[in-house]
Amino acid sequence: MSAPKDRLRLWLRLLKVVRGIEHQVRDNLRRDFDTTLPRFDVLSALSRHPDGLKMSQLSDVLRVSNGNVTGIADRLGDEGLVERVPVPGDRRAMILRITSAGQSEFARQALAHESWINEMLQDVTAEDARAMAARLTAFAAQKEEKEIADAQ
Amino acid sequence: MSAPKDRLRLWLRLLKVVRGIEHQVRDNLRRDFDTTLPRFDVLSALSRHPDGLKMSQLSDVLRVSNGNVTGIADRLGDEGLVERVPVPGDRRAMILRITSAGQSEFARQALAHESWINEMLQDVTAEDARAMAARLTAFAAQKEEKEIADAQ
DNA sequence: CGAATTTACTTGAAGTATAAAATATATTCT
DNA sequence: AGAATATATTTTATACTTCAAGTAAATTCG
Repeated sequence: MSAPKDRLRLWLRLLKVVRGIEHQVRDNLRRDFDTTLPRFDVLSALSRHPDGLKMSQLSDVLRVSNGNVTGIADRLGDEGLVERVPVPGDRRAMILRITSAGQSEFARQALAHESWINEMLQDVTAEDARAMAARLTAFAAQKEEKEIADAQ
Repeated sequence: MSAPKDRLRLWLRLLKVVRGIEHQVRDNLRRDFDTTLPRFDVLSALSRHPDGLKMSQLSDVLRVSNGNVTGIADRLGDEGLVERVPVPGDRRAMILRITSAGQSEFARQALAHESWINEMLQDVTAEDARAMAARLTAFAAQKEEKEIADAQ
């Protein structure tokens, strides 16, 4: 069997497994917290940056479009989970910051999320998990090196 | 480090890598074929079933909702890449079938797709690819066993 | 046979996604 | 300072996604 076919097969497997888990996470988020994965992702990113992120930084981090972030921030804002803060010295920009209500809501969600993942991956031993994560990290690092090289 | 944290870390890595590749595939499909991943997925499924699939079978295979398939089939149909065929003996059902135009269009797309994946995964050796794919297959198989057990 | 239920698909509403255009503000350069 | 350019965000148009409701047809069962 040729290497290209082996790589394609790996990719299709990866996609299938990841989509399956993702699907389950979406269902659980809806069922237990009446929320969605994109909203969870935004709260997750903001909780790691308590001073907030500019809209454009957030769309960079999440790798989604600017317009997309606008809509999600609007709805999370309506629910008081995030707030827009003007940037002193730049009236174009807005910083999106998680509120304390958002933090406590996200804390609950993150705890449940970790346990869902732990259950779904319970047949992966801690050692295997570390090994695979390391391999993926190496892969991602190689990719970034290439991107930097391409940009020059 | 605890096993749950290791598993969470693995999941976040997996998600990041898969999303990155998926993103690239979407961009390439748009740039080179003016199409989208869901449309590609539909053509792919139909090309593996030349006699066609009922709408409900297709949404099962792709694991998306019924309503979703309706819209994609409509648009692919407008472009002559697929066609709806009535099912003799069941006037509720419709079979969606790839047309010959659809087949030749998909052949071009699939060829490009395979080479994109091969390039993106070029640092994964054929042996590694086979090993990881086998591990993922085992994991998916375990999951299915559980689902069957749960259903009983 | 006929009513109730199930099945197959479409439609509609709300959210999410992109790219591209529009708006507003900053920065750069002469 | 003023014009051109760049940056930050929102808006718009289109597509994809789900769930829930609706329509039509088939099946089950009294």
